[in-house]
Amino acid sequence: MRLTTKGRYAVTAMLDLALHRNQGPVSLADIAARQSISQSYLEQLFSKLKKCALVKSVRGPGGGYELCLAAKDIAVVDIIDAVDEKVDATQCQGKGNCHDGVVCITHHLWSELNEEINRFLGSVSLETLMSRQHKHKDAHKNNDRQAETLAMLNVK
Amino acid sequence: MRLTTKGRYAVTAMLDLALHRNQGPVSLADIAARQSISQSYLEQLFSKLKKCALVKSVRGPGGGYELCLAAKDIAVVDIIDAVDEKVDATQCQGKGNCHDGVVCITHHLWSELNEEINRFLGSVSLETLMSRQHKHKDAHKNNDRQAETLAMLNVK
DNA sequence: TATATTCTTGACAAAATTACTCGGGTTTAT
DNA sequence: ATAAACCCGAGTAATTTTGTCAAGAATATA
Repeated sequence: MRLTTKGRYAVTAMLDLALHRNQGPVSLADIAARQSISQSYLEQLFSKLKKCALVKSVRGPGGGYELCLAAKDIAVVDIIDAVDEKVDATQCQGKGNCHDGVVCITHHLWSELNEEINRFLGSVSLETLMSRQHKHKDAHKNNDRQAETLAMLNVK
Repeated sequence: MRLTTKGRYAVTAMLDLALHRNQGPVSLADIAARQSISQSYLEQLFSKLKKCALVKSVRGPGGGYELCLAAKDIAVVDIIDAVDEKVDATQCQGKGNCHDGVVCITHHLWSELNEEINRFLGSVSLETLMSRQHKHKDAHKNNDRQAETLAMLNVK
């Protein structure tokens, strides 16, 4: 899992999908317009989301994408994992950095951080985000703090 | 804060410093050799660590770097913040993505994730890592899981 | 059937970032 | 004086991100 704009775009698009699911299939053109994301870029993302069975597609006029599962059954971590493909990290194995144990300890640190992030992002579903969206409507505050957040996570 | 190799290098180097602090100043050449990190790259990192008053330098032969504080008073988050300078994120402000509230909700999500990560990395000090290092000595297991962790965090 | 809409796919490219290298300097113990 | 070490800024190669572009396939509708 990586934390980049790609993942943010994917979560935003999936949330858009969830919020408009009563209107039938949602086209990428609509999402692109509403969320200010390049449609071609969305196509790439949804190709991966479809491969991971998070969305299904309907072709032809009036078509678009729909969620495969209920909003409460799709966690944020699932979305991010789907678009940010995992790579094989060959830190300890290939280069043999763990010769004196020191590096391995920092690895353990990152491992725990990994678990923390997964636990948190696994605890938030699309439904969670939807209910918050309702609750916080017309409450556009704390933007500064949110901006700092994005900077922190290298999300542009 | 960003989570990249730079931060991992910095934490590893600082831990190396802490583990050898009884030998007087530790030279970057030593750290570079022990941890397999480019010395020139370490120079850049330590320049920032010094600016943030995490380490102090001793010039001349026999010189090197020392921790400014006790190992228990240096948290991992301090180290990562020191080397990965914050940028001004202009997500909500400049582009006006928050027009319909949807994007703002995902921002709130990232904000909470931010807090989770900060809380965790703030709870781990160099002393914590040192004691674990001692505890786990000669127990080089779970490398697979650790490798996956690094991949997740985009740490190469 | 013709047409427009929409998904599908792959190749390519610009931009940004990371992870360094390099070449000099300055300080200081011996 | 010399060498060991920190100091500093410019440049650069590699990688990743973030797209663009073009062509094609499926399908609802007229």
